[in-house]
Amino acid sequence: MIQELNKHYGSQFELALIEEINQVATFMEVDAGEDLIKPGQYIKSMPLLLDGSIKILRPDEEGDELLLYHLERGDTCAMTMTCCLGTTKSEIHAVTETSVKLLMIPVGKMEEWSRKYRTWRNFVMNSYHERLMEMLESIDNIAFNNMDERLENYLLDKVKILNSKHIHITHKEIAADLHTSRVVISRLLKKMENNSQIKLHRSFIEML
Amino acid sequence: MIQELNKHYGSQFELALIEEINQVATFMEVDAGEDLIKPGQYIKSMPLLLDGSIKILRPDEEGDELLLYHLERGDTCAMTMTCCLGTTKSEIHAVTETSVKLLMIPVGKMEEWSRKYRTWRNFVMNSYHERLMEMLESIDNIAFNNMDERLENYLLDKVKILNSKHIHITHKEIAADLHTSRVVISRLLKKMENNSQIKLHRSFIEML
DNA sequence: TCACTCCTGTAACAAGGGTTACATAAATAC
DNA sequence: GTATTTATGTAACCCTTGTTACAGGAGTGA
Repeated sequence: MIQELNKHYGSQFELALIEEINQVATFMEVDAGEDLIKPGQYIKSMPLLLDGSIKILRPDEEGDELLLYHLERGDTCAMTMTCCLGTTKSEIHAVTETSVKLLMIPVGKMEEWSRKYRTWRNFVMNSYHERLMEMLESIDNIAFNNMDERLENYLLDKVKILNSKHIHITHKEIAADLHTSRVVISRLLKKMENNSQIKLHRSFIEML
Repeated sequence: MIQELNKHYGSQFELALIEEINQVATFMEVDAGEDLIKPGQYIKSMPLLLDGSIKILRPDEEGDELLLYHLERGDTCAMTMTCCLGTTKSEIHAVTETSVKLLMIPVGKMEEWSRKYRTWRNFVMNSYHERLMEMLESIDNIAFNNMDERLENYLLDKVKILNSKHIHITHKEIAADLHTSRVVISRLLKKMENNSQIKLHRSFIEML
């Protein structure tokens, strides 16, 4: 675990902090497609993402959802941080997009490390900032783009996360993430195929 | 100034911090409708809002904007905080909604106070958390609500901020904040009037 | 093999919201 | 006063998106 820690955080955390993390953190490995945090759940520890990708979804009143952004290696969940501190319920839904490796930090350490380590304070601040920026991007996408542009961005994002031009996903799943209907997605994907941007197969999409 | 400080922050900041703020902060009073931060601008000091209301807007590529949320007394601008630290350009546009009183804190003090004062750390964390929550609310509104609901929420928000049922605003200004067209707003407002929710006048709206 | 479920394609239609155009009335400038 | 600008009301139209319905193909299980 200490190697993983050094690999992803060694450059930004001082040695003493790395050692403290190593002592108190719990290592976890989770398969793709698992729930990490459900909306309404109370949160008891804070995750540091070592490897893989997590998608953060916002539920509406009817139980449908909207994809907000992805967490990648080296990220942490800003929502979780204050939910931890304030013992409020989670406002979001976190699902593993790939298999992930993560460290769980006990809540109590957060304040202590904020006092002791400048690098930890910077890390927390940067995390908040990055999350705010991703929320802004998300708002841009929803408010300023049509569904065809949103779909295109979505697919490009998938390529980056999965590091492959073959995306194994159904139209229905895409529709759920973009908070629209399956028919709309099928229609737009067909248009992209006619436009030679992609090739459609059963349950997977090939980016060209 | 020290009275204002104590009034709004006395309960959450320790005395020594209040005194430090009093020593280094610059007091400012700004009229309604003024630009505080323009998109792309570099930010050199961090605002603490003592009184009044500030609206935070997100620009699109064409120069149109979308209202994200309001800052009220006791708030600070989370965007600004990290823009200060990271010396990045502002991603947002801040405009005074009413006349405001604010304190400008030199950037350099932020890190120092984060080290020294637990209450300051909590304040900064809470600010980030509140801003994330307001962004979420904003996303809910844009993604899950139709324009008529968004308009209704907008008007209710105005009532709260202005503390009056008489809203002095034109349809064009509302359209700009909601990133839609004047005709759409006029149409929906007329529907609300027929529905006895509001009464329309030239350049102002009466909530019933 | 047969039944069933899941995934995709497509048509037809409805609704929301954006656009253009024009008319009228109130405010302002001269 | 008149001319001009600004705010509003409204009609007609179109495009995007959402909805319903149905068909056929692919996979799965008995």
